Amino acid sequence: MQAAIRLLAQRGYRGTSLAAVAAEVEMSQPGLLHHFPSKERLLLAVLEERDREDHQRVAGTLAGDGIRPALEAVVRHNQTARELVRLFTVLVGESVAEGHPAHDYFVDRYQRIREELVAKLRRLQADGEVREDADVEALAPVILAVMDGLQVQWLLDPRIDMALSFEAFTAVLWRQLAAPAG
Amino acid sequence: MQAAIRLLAQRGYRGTSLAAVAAEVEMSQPGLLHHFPSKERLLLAVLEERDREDHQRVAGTLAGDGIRPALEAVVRHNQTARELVRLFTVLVGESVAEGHPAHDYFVDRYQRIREELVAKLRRLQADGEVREDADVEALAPVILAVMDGLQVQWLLDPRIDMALSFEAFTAVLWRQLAAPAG
DNA sequence: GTCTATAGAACGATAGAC
DNA sequence: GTCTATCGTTCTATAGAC
Repeated sequence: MQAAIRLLAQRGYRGTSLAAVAAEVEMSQPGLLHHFPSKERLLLAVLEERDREDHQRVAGTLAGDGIRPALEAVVRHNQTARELVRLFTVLVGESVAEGHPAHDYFVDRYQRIREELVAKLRRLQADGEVREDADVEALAPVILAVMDGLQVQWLLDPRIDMALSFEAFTAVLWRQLAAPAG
Repeated sequence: MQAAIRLLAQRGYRGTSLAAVAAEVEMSQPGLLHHFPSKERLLLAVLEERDREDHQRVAGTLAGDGIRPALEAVVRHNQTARELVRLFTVLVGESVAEGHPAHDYFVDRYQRIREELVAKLRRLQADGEVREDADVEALAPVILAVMDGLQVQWLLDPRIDMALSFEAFTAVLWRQLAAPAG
């Protein structure tokens, strides 16, 4: 499974062969297909595995600190996990094509995360920590977009400082969200 | 070439066969390879073609209006060009892997666009339209990230309103950039 | 400039022995 | 549970006729 993650991150789903994954764990290709009934199921197993681990890690920070520190912590953590970031970036790009095995997975994933983010921002509005007239439905996709987009640029050029840029963004955004009026 | 764009956008580089492109223009696959010496060269030809057209279109808006209206116009235009947006999103995702035929192309492309954006923001600082203490080096990647990241979400779910979200972002950013102090 | 034919390799998946 | 063998397909690219 670790081997599959590494190879999928390097070459994507279409560029990764079952034989290559099998070789990485010193097994034959039919041997690998004994544990996963098809290449597509292997991909989905990898995605679910990653989601489970990530969700556990993030949930802790989110409960303890606020939403902004939690988001910044995710970006800082991602900067130490280049391989996993590449895994998701490569697979999301591929899956934008309809009919891709992970298409529905990512559609659901983004929708879920956006809804969670909107719900959290709404709660801050109710608590008076965020201005009532802030358009949280429009801004939630922006927050996710910044995280994803910075990952692309960072993968293409490691000199990009994701955490620095993201915190410049959150500073601008939160100063706005918390401002008293127009 | 139009056929190549359509298929590359739908299936990416690895998922697109020369035979499929050839069939789209009712030609044999070796016939296609008469015009492009290899599949890789076909990909690069498509990218250069797209870049040339896009650059012309954007240059006009950028010269006439300011930088913010130009950026917003690009996003609005992209929302009417789903196929081209998908082309770049799919190929960028794939090219994040080293050794991909378009890897160097996108590395150079992002670096160039970031530099242009930083230069333009610096000029606004010199003109007193943007605060001197704004960290334009950190914010330039954020602006590109928002555009790219919104495209991904929009491709996965067409109900996402890229223009609306992007303008919510620029509104927040510019109110900050133009603010008199602290 | 376009074709047919084909080389040469890689792929996912299955069959069946052990 | 892991293997060897192999089927059937698909792919890029080349050779060579017209």
